[in-house]
Amino acid sequence: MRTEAVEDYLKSIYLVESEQGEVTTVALAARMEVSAPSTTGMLKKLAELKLVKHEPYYGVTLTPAGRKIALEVIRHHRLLELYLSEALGYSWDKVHDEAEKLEHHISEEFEDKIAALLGNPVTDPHGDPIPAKDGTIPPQNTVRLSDAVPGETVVVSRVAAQDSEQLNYLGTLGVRPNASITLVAKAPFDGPVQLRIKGAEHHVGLNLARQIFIKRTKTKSKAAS
Amino acid sequence: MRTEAVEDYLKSIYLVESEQGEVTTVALAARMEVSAPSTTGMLKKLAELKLVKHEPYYGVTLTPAGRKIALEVIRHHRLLELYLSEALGYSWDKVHDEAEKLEHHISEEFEDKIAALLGNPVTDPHGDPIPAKDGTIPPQNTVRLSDAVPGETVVVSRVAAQDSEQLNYLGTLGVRPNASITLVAKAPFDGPVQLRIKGAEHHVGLNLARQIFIKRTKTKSKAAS
DNA sequence: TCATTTGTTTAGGTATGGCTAAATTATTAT
DNA sequence: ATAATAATTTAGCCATACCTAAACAAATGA
Repeated sequence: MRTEAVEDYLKSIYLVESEQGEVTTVALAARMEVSAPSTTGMLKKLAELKLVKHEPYYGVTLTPAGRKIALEVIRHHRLLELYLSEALGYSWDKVHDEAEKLEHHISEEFEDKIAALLGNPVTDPHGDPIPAKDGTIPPQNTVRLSDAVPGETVVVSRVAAQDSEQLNYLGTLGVRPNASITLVAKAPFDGPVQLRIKGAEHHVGLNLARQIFIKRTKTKSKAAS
Repeated sequence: MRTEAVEDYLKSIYLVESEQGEVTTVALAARMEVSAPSTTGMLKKLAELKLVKHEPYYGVTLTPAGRKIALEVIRHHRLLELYLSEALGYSWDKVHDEAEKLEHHISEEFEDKIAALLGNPVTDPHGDPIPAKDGTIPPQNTVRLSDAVPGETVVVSRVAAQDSEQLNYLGTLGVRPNASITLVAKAPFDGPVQLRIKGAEHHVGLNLARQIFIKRTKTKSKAAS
């Protein structure tokens, strides 16, 4: 059965795999905010449903059927985030929680209607790619702001911070997708980074900077040679 | 706990009471599409939560707390119906099912935003009144089309048909809130009614006609005397 | 190598919200 | 008034999805 819990686990498996490369029981349990035994139990169930392959004591991987569901849910989530932002005027630090609840309950008609209204968008308000209906995902090809070089001017591609307060803070700094940022300096010993955004300078902690993904201004390395 | 099931039961209790005056276990079970014992079980639970008063073997009534929740859910439902219709272009025979799922999952912020966007409306696409946030409901003061007098020209106030196909059919006839209808004739022996809508005549079965609520064209009986 | 730590699973239990079958209460008809 | 019928509740059971405590497996360090 495709219950809400099943959808949530599949989505989390997909996301943990994207971020960490492998999906352990504990990592999944942490993401789901659930105990490890609960996760084991659900993994057994998902394996019976042929939605994941579960090698006990090793990791989990999604089957094609499982990946399909995960991507559908993620598509719902990100379309909803954008819709809430564009059509209802939600601030970008509020869209996640609302989308998290609605993603399991909208029909395909609803999905199609908001996608059409939004002009079949490919990214959500945080810059996360929206999977297409056929399961394709636009490639990212981005780098963490923390890995940029001082002096470099870059364009924000994605803000991966989850926390509402962090997002709100970054929003006030002007850090949002498509914003242009100059990395002025990086303090040593994993210190903060110094940014210039629209003329104003800010110091941002490394953990936050790592959550900001950027595109280098194009034809840099090649053209400069 | 305010679970989805709790909300659904409270809503159904409210609606059955509006329509039938009293709420029996069997009527409620039928409305919920659930067995009678399941209903008994839930009523016990709702009584413990102080949301209903349940006299075993007699009926159920909502407490103020229960009525408050019921009205909140109904407000969500009807606001969503109107929003789906107005903002997303849903046809009126599709809005119910979608709203039925979403009504439990939207936040108060979502509710407020769509209400504001719609201009704080007082009726949904079927003409059902939308409870205000304070629990007030605009008075109805309507009559069934089946009770109108031949020759009378009336305005449709509410179309209470639930079924998608019935709604779709009535839509094609032009029977929708605010439409003007002349009752041409009523066949005897509970036969169909003959209607004129925008010049075209139609014969509508009595059961369907009973689902159409109308307002008499104003100052009729008084002004005529 | 062996012991400890860490990760994972098993065992056993809880709450929610359904179900059927059987018992009970109320209503209706004779 | 009593018997039959209809409505309602009780008893006992199922699935989902969570939990803690305990057992077990794998990785790590002495």
